[in-house]
Amino acid sequence: MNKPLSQLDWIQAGFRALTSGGHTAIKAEVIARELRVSKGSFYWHFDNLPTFKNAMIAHWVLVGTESIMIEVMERETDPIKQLRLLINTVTADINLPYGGLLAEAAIRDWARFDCDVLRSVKRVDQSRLKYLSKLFRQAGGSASASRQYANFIYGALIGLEYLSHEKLARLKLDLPALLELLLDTLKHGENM
Amino acid sequence: MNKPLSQLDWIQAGFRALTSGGHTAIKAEVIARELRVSKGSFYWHFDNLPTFKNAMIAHWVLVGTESIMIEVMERETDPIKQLRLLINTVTADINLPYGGLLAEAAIRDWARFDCDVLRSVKRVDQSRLKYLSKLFRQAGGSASASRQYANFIYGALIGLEYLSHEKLARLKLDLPALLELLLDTLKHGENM
DNA sequence: TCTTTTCCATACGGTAGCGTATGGTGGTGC
DNA sequence: GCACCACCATACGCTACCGTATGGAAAAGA
Repeated sequence: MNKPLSQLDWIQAGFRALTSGGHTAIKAEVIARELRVSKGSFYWHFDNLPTFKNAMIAHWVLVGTESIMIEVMERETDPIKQLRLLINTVTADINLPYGGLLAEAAIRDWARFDCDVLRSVKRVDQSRLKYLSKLFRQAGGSASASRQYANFIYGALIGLEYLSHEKLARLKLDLPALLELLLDTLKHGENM
Repeated sequence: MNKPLSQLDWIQAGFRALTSGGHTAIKAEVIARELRVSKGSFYWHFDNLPTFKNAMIAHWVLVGTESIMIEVMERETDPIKQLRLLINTVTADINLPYGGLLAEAAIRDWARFDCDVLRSVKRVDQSRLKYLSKLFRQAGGSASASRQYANFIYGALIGLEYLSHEKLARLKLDLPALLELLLDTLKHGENM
């Protein structure tokens, strides 16, 4: 007999289904087949599908939000270096299971049709934008410019992911370039 | 008896379903209910669902791509003014049925799970990026910078839409600001 | 008026997935 | 060795949707 499955095993399988088929692909019987078990197992670990989806989102909020920011803050102190490290880390980890942008895009789309998910995504976005904005502020930007630059960077990050499809190479090039452009503008005292 | 439905009626109803429920909400019986007819009507106008979806995409490519670019080119000749008009038009028409970004986001997500849709979206993206790039080039940018700035603007446009959710006001503010920033950078001779 | 065509309703069989009920099996405490 | 519990299989009824087959009404042609 194989090892018994845990809730986390199901959640990870749920993310595989999400990234490969969208949020409508999160189905008990389908995931059960992928895990080589019957759906009896699913309904033992979770009450129903909504409960399972909530668990997925809660897990993503925990893992996908804090981890990168904390790592960056621990490794660098200078705000500009933090910005560069952040961009590099994000563009490098682009196709990770649920740290990467594959799941990000799927979740973001999921949020358009599920209010609970939308709430969580908003919290995550606000948290990330606040952090980005803080870094620009520490790098010498005004309050409004910092907020705006954070929007540019974060917006371009999300947008380019949707555009790039499979040519992710361009994203790795463009996003750091945008960051340098914004930092230059900051240094030259425009838009303050 | 009411007026008989046309294929276009069905396609428009299809876009309403798409924007409100995602591409998996494009279902014959559901759309038929929304149109107060039976699905017998659907299967008279279209062979099956894939055929119907192809018709939707073909219609979007035709309407959602060419129309804005042509209008902008007709109303302005100066490249910088074209850029400004383009950004303003796009940010203004944001929640139109299938000129706006509501359907754009849904289609872009749809493309992640349907190769045919992906092909069409890529064509549209390339067409738009090429046009944007040409405008930056005419405004004095180098080939590489122009391509990159087009990516910034277009990426931020798509990305901010996904971020802004219902607060679209900020998008209207931020995107023109990014354009001016890029134009300034162009004028100062950086990144050339 | 009679036929043809257009457009839609109704009824059917088939599949996929949800949630439940119930039974089975391997390990664990005692 | 036995009861118990964690974990999973199986079987069932239910709903939503697909695609087809067939019939019917309404308008248009001739």
